[in-house]
Amino acid sequence: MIDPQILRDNPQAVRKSQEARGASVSLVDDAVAADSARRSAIGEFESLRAEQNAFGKTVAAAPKEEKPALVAQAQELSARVKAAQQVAADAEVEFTTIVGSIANPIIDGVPAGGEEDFTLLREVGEKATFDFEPRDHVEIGELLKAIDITRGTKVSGSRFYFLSGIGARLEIALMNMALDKALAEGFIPLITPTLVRPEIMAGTGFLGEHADEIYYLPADDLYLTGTSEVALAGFHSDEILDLEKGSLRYAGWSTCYRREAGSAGKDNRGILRVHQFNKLEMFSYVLPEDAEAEHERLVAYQESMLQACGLSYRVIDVAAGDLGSSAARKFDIEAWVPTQGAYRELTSTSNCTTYQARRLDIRYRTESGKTTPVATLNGTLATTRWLVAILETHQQADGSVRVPEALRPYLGGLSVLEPVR
RNA sequence: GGAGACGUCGCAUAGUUCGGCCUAGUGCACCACCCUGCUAAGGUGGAGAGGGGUUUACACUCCUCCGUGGGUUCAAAUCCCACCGUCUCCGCCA
Repeated sequence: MIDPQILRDNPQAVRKSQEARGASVSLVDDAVAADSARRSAIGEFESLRAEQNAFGKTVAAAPKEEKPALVAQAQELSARVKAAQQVAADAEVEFTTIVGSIANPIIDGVPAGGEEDFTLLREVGEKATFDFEPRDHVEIGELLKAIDITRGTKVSGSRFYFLSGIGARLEIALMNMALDKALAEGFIPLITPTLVRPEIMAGTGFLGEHADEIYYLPADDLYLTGTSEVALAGFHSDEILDLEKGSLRYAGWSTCYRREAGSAGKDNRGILRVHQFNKLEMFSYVLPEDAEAEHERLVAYQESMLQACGLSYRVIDVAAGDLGSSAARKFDIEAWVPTQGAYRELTSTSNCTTYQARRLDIRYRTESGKTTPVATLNGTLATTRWLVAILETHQQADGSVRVPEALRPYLGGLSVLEPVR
């Protein structure tokens, strides 16, 4: 939900943002109209209601013999109040619907356009080269008996897998390394629910454009989350936070579930795109004026993790049309995947400014004591998908895989993953 | 899954019998000032959330909110219905 105030003060800024996203510009004018319609309807209703309240006291205080006549008048008044209330309620719904469908105004500097129009911010690390024919992660996973896709498919269908042996250990090691990183930076660890109520799912903005990506359990009216961001954002919903002692930062670990409905045929091989994976997610609640600095901080943490894993990557400023409706800016980090000869997304971090918080009703107190929405940001610190880049980047001719130094302590000191015969 | 009890403005509670002086009282905690005088007590005042109007702002004013959503009524914290949640007991249990 955008700030209704900027609709009144600066609708042009919202129009520009909608245009950069390739979204509807006329929606902004509809919203402005709906806002003024709503406000005049509210005024109408409230003055009638005030009249009714005052009249009610007269009725209550009147002597018995005068009551019937007064009640008759009150009935007439009541009918008018009811009608005005209905008009106001309808106007409110209309306003909320229109305003709710306007995306978060992008931050200056975000490139306009779609998926291909991102801005490349930097490329870091050397792309791995091999003096042998490199194997892809599926093949390596089989040699190491680390990834069992055949059995995953047998048990649960396509896009499912087992991590086994060293594969399972590697994922836990990665998650632990990420958790230690988060702890060192002052994040509070949380293990979050992965089933959430509809209002939380809607509040985080996932029921909009991502609706068909989400698993839903009709018998219980619950949604399976595709990221712990949902629970982390819902964690403080309907609360007034104390940010005087600093930002609130959480590191949420959870399994994530995605239907991948729109991606049939895409990334079919391996574990690059799956229905279920694990993720450690950072989530920050900060003062609105600190949001952009926090965003830079989250990217820095992500980069330090990728560097610790010895990966080559690039950081991109995602184009407006490729942002979710809640994000005002998003940085993706894509790691180089040798056998694909391409960069693939390993992390994503979004600055949702006050958009998400306004919808979830998460506020703080300003110096004057007024409440106003906080800013929220989220970003990946590690996911199962990283195994793809790690295995492929550090593979050796004999099928073994060198373990990045930073990861070794989490694997009992193991420095090389050897094929299992 | 079954039965019962309950849900009030930070916390604790009054109010629900029998709808209308509830514009929701009180205590604790909180803030300002006063008095006292020394890690305290007392006094006075202030202080919830959301939204309109009017304001540069302060202030003022109106409406809404008693778990949520409906309903009955001229009028609902109070009556009715549904839902959500908490607690107690029973049942079941990876």
